[in-house]
Amino acid sequence: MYLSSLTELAFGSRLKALSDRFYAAVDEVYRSCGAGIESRWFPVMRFLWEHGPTTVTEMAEAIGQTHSAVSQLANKLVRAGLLLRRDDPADGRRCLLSLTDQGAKSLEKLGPVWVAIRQGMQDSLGPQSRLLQALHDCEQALDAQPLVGKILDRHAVLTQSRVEIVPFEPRLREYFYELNAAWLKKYFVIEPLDEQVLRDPEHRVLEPGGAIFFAMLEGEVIGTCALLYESADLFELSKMAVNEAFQGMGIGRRLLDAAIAEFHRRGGQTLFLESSSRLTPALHMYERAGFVLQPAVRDGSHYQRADVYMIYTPTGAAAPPRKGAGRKN
Amino acid sequence: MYLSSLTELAFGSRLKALSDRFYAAVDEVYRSCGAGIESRWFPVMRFLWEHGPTTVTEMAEAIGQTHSAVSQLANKLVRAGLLLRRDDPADGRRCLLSLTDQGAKSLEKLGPVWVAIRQGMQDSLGPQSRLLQALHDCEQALDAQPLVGKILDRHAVLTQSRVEIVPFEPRLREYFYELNAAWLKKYFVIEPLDEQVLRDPEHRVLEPGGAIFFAMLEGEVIGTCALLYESADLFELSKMAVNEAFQGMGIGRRLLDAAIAEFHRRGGQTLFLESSSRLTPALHMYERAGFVLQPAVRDGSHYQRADVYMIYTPTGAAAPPRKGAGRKN
DNA sequence: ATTTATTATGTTAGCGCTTACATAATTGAT
DNA sequence: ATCAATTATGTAAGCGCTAACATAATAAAT
Repeated sequence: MYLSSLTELAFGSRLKALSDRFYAAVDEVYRSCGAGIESRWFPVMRFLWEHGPTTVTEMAEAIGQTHSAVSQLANKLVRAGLLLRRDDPADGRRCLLSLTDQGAKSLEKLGPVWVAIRQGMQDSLGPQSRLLQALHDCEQALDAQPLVGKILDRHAVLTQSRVEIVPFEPRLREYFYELNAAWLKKYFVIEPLDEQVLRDPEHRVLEPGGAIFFAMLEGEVIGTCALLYESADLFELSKMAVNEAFQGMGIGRRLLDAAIAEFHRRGGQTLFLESSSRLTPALHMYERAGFVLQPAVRDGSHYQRADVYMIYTPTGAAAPPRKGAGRKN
Repeated sequence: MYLSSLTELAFGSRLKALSDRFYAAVDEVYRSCGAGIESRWFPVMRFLWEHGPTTVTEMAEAIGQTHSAVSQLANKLVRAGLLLRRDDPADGRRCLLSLTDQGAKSLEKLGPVWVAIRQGMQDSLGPQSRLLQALHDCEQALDAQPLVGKILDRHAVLTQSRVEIVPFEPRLREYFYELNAAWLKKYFVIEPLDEQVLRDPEHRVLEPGGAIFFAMLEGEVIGTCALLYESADLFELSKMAVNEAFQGMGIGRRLLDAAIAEFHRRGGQTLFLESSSRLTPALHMYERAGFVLQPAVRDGSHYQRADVYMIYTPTGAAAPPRKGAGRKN
């Protein structure tokens, strides 16, 4: 499912969806047992059952909703004959909610259904009710420290500190490997040529006349990219990688700009890249930077995964279709 | 929070509440960053950003909502200038959604915000994103096997097999202790007198002229209760316990009825009990069975926790207030 | 004792989503 | 080629909830 891939970012949506699934399931169970109540009524009715007459506000606090919600639900339940509303003799503002005999009787019949729900849900909640436990911890964490504050703090740190693009240094060599290995392993496999280039960038990239750049944030290496020398006027853009946690911040674009600048500085005429149609966000970025999609992959492509071939030229003109190109797919 | 105490039964409500908290928090973050978008727009916009133009139905499937929801949201986003709607040239029914330049630009600025959200939420999700992991497992479990079926299966088993009430047997001795220890430890503490009676029911309950009953379901011991001899016509109801998973099924009432029947059989005139005002559901059950709340606790009460004193008499008449009673609290 | 806050509740409008229906375009069967 | 099924979408009504307001009763301050 797509939402899972967004992890923390679409968390609310997933919780909502799961909540709806549970409500719907329990409603169906109630219906097919002829229980005569709905899942959303449960917290109010059960609370009354356990605690006896309760005011609207007390109830709202107990079940974590607004007094409006309780008031409206109470009206509905009164209409259904399950609830009783009467004025509190001690305080004219308050009104006491309580179960009617019919309401109490409905609940009493429900015991086995609840047990069945409990037992039936055990599987879904994981061993030792892991989801329940995690949910509880999460609620506690949010109560203890407001989420908004934490997020804004992180945001302030992230935006105040600037991302810098720096050229290759030997002490950063391992990051060139690690950052690229991460996405290669995630989407494809590390091919032998990858291994050679990534393990020995000095001999494979720099000495032939190429360049490597790193993106740094607060001293942390969060991205890299390489410009490979093919011939005096032909270069290849390759080994672009940004740490997953920092994707979407425009860091890839910064690295790309640095590589293109270096390509110009060295008097290149054509800059090409090979990529995969599965890496859509990256492809869009290349397009926006001026790369033009070619109708067919390059002859003698370096990599198994390559099914996309793009070219950038200083003039901005699209490179002419190559011999034998033009066929679809 | 009350809902936590309902564990599996109010699970949907808690998920919904948590979902709303996350939506609200992220919305506030977006507002204070001047992002110009809302949290609920995120899945649609992000999907378009990653995948390019998409039809309404594709989108609905990807983000797990109805096509109506997508259609309506799309209208809103078009009005906000973030989305573009155009007819699919290949299929007149379809319509392609895509980001406007402004929409794409809004998202690109958001990179750091998303990273901040990710990092800020780490705490709330527990070590190794435990909540996220548990959520994923739960979704999988529900996909694999429909919850309704599981619950109804359990329900069928529970209702077909009858609960039986049986008298004391030595092989059940340990359950008398375990079932009572559970609620004593949960709400109060195990007092010395509890320990003596529960550990040695033969000498402390049966030999003096009392009785003990167990509730059995499918060979499993799920509840117990004791009738204690005080004098020829005075008995005490005590040590009533039902396994938490089977509460609310009327098992307490079955045990109580058995004990009252035995009380009659032995020619008792007065049956009293001591309980705590914290055990509201139990108190209601006693009332429904004919016990009458006394205005003050018994002189020389056996237990620290006792602040409720109730009496049952065969005639059903309320026992007369005792000497010194009648004062409030 | 009078005024001012606070508290408890009901009411209205609105949001996000669903269900149910309507409509149009496309595909498939004969 | 024709007509029925399927598919893609939009729209209306409704549900559950919230926010914002209105109102009445109570508590607190002077």
